[in-house]
Amino acid sequence: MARPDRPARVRGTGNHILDALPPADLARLRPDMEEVALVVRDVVFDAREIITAVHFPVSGIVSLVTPMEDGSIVEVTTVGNEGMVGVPVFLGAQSTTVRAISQVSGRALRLPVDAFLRAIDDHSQLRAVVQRYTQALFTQISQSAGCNRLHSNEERLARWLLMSHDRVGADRFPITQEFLSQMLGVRRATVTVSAGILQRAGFISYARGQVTIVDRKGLEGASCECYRIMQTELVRLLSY
Amino acid sequence: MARPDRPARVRGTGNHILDALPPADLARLRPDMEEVALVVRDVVFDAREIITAVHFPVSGIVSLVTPMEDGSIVEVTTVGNEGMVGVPVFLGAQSTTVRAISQVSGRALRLPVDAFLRAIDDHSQLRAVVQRYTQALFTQISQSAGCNRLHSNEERLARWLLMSHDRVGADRFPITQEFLSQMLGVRRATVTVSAGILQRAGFISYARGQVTIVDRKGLEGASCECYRIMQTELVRLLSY
DNA sequence: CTCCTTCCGTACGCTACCGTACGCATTGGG
DNA sequence: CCCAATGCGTACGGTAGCGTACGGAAGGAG
Repeated sequence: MARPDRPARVRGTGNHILDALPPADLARLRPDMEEVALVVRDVVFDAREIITAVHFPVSGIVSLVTPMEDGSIVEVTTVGNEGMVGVPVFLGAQSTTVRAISQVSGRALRLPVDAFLRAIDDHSQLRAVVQRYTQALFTQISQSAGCNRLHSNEERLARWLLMSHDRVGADRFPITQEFLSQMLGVRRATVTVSAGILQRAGFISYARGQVTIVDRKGLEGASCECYRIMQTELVRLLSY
Repeated sequence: MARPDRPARVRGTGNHILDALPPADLARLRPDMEEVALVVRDVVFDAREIITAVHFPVSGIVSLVTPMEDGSIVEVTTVGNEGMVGVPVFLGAQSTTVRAISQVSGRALRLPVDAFLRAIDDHSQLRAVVQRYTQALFTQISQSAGCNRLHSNEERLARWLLMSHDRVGADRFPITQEFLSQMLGVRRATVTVSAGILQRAGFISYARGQVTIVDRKGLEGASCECYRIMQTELVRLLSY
């Protein structure tokens, strides 16, 4: 299972959803969009908070997490430049129960909700693509739900690293074990142990908040099937 | 957190989505719909299989589960007469990675995919309601993903019983511990232990595949917050 | 250069749940 | 009426990950 090719950006925004639009449609959206920076730990929207804009990442990673009453959180899926942050708006909701938090710093195109909803009405192509991305998100979250229950910490860590690798498009990216532990819903110390195993196996190297993917194939072998399933379904649904 | 009132059916099908439609819209759908029985263990649709019809349950429970390569499964959410089985079709997909399996026998109205898609195009009200149900499903699955990771077997069992209680509309319903163990992603013996605790606490009684909800309030106290969150969000989104 | 913060490695007792297995009670079919 | 199948209770050793804690190394700020 190879990671999706990352074609040279001959044109476009860098976000796969936007770049799937006819150039004329995209041009009409442009005036309403603003490019913003998403700095690590930024909360794009919080649970039960009115969502004012949707975001199309062009770089970096945003995590969708379920916050619990005791303050703990668990990631349900990640969004990179393949997707969109704010799908609940597409489904007619003003808020949701999940939090969207920037996990790896990057940039995104911000589109206010009213402009987005108008665009959805006007551009059938955009509607179709977002619809299929929504379905991909469904797959990812459903698979996560099972994965969280059945698979070991080490497998899930490998999966997380692979998904992030796909989305950041670089072999080295910043992520602390403390953050990772929150995403995976385990102790920080457990991440240290699992990451140590992957590191000693020669798949990754870890140092002071920077992880480097050394042997991607090896990492794929260490991951559970869930990575492959999510990735395959994403490519299948978004092969515009 | 009271369970939603179950108003006497003065009219309608018994399925909340269909009954939220203007009578004229529903009347036009009727010729295309067929009432079918869903017997326990029936697979309504399987992972990676073309979905040929959507189903609107009027009684019984359908579970959406994520099947893993080793044959194990985990429930990601349940669907009763508040919802619809086949949301991926609404999102433009022909298949998905989850399996829909009947968990408590009942009846459903079956609508072929092409008729459903036509209806979605023609009836904006149906589109709006299904859209919001889709959002509710999102909430449920996301919450499940976190719950599966963070909460104890006993809490999750209580949550499952409460959700099912809401959907079957009866204090007593059939469910074996073997099935429950698959839904919760644990051993059958673990279910026995947890169910035993709930039983000795006087919240439920269990005998040969029949569970009886004895003390609903007590069960709510034994459940994690996830039941309340899912239920609140469902009511909020579907309070037509 | 020093101090303080961040980040990571490790350790230890503990708990929940696992895999497996056995036995018993109830139920339905021949 | 008997037997097989189904469903549940229980037991026991094993283990993954927990809560907590301590220490050390790297880096940034003054």
